[in-house]
Amino acid sequence: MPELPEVASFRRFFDRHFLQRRIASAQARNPKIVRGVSARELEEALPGRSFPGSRQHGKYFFAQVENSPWVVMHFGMNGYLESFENPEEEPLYTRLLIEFEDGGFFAYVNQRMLGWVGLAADPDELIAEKGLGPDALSGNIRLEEFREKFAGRRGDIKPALMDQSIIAGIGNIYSDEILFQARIHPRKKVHDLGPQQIELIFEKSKSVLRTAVDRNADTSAFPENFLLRDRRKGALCPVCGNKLRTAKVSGRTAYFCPRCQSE
DNA sequence: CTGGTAACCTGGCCGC
DNA sequence: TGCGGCCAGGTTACCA
Repeated sequence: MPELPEVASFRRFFDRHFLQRRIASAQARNPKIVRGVSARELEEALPGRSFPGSRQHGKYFFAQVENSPWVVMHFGMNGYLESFENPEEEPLYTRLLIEFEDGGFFAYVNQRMLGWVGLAADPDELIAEKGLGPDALSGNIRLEEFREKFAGRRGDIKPALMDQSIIAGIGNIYSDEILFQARIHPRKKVHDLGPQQIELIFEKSKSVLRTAVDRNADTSAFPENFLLRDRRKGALCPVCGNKLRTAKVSGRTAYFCPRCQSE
């Protein structure tokens, strides 16, 4: 689930529920979820402090901590955040549990353990270390830069869109929507794209993600002409009614409309 | 350098 | 009902 729009909704959720509440304790329910620092280090960095703010960069989320490094979270394939009031409500697969002095709880939940949490003195430093490109919605990306990053690429357009070092935040799902809205086949070679097509992809990247963020990543609230409203085997194209098809593109399953996105 | 692949984990689902 | 095999929205080490 967690690509840029989902992480944006997690951030919204985090800000609404957890800002300014004093932390009583933190516990890594599964220490393996903690990366870069020891579980103990993370647990000891939080008690007595609160979260004054938060940040997002692509698929990464940062929770600011008073007088302490930020808590970094990556959600992997299926992580999410939860808020609850009673211990018995703790979600299955809670990996990081935080209790506040008011008695409420924060949970970072991640069934498959593909995500991780850690500490970062400076989010920008971590972003640089990971080699992430500009956040897809930050407004910092320029068309020229986008073009340059694509120039000289040999492969298909879909994995290029998902390359976090070019633009951060687009994954398998939203790359399908962007290419569908741009009417471009996922296997189209980057070097076969004309300047207008590159520009179209650039614009659609922003508009698709903006729309998804505005609707809180709730696919049922997406516009009628969005593929993501019904992205599954056997579904029909929301524009022309053709049956959607799938293709393996660099190891991932791409959904597309063979008529709207001819090869 | 580039791009493709397998591995990391833990389930859910489908078909036999 | 049971079980094997495949698939899942991410990242990354490794190989060609």
